[in-house]
Amino acid sequence: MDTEAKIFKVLADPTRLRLAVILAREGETCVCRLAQALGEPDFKISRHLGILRNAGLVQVRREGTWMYYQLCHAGTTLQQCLHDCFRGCLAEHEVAKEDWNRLQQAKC
Amino acid sequence: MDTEAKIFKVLADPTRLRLAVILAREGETCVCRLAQALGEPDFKISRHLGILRNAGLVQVRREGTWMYYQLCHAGTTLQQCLHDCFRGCLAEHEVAKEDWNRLQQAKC
DNA sequence: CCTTTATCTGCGTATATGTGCATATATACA
DNA sequence: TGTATATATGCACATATACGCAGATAAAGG
Repeated sequence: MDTEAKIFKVLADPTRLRLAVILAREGETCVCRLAQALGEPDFKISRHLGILRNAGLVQVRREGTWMYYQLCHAGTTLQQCLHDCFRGCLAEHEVAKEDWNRLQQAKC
Repeated sequence: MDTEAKIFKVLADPTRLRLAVILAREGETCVCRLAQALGEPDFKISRHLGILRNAGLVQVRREGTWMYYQLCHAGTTLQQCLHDCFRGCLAEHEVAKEDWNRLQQAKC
């Protein structure tokens, strides 16, 4: 059960949870837009994305200077459950809505 | 989103995850049977149950010397999602199955 | 080659977490 | 009152985590 606990641990941080919710709704997004959506410094977002990536929850694609992150395809039932959670109940959260609004207005 | 992150944090530990899965399947269970199911010392189980309780995920009822723990009713959509997770994909886990088998043979 | 923009990483610090051991509390029963 | 059983907790230790800042990459364009 260590593997599963580690997945929960990765999500046990508000910043990473907010990133996960955005990525679940928006799909591929670059770091600077994510930073604007959350209203947090780039380096903080980058570090948390690295943690999500290291855990296999997120994957990245380079395009010039930009790095585009997206959720990995849900391989396990647990991951499917969590993805539903991101798109479902967590997206309803007030903070998630604000993040979403800021994301729409964010420009690179 | 801090509240939600805290819930994930509470579940970000293999011992607590195993306890949650058992309680989701078995309902009210006393500490000594949980300890036997997980093959871990009583004081460790008790401490983790305290953390689950403190987070509002679990409630307790005293009956003589015994303390019977059970999952709290899922008040939020997130909690419902997690409960399904415990009973569904997590219960399929090899470790969870072994815990379950040991629980059946556990006597107080 | 130099500068700009986007992203990542090393470092020091403050704080939190899990664990085992010993001990404390609480209830039941002789 | 004394003992046994079931749970809980204080403590010390080792380890992990998030944060901000400064500096390092990396790619694009002049």
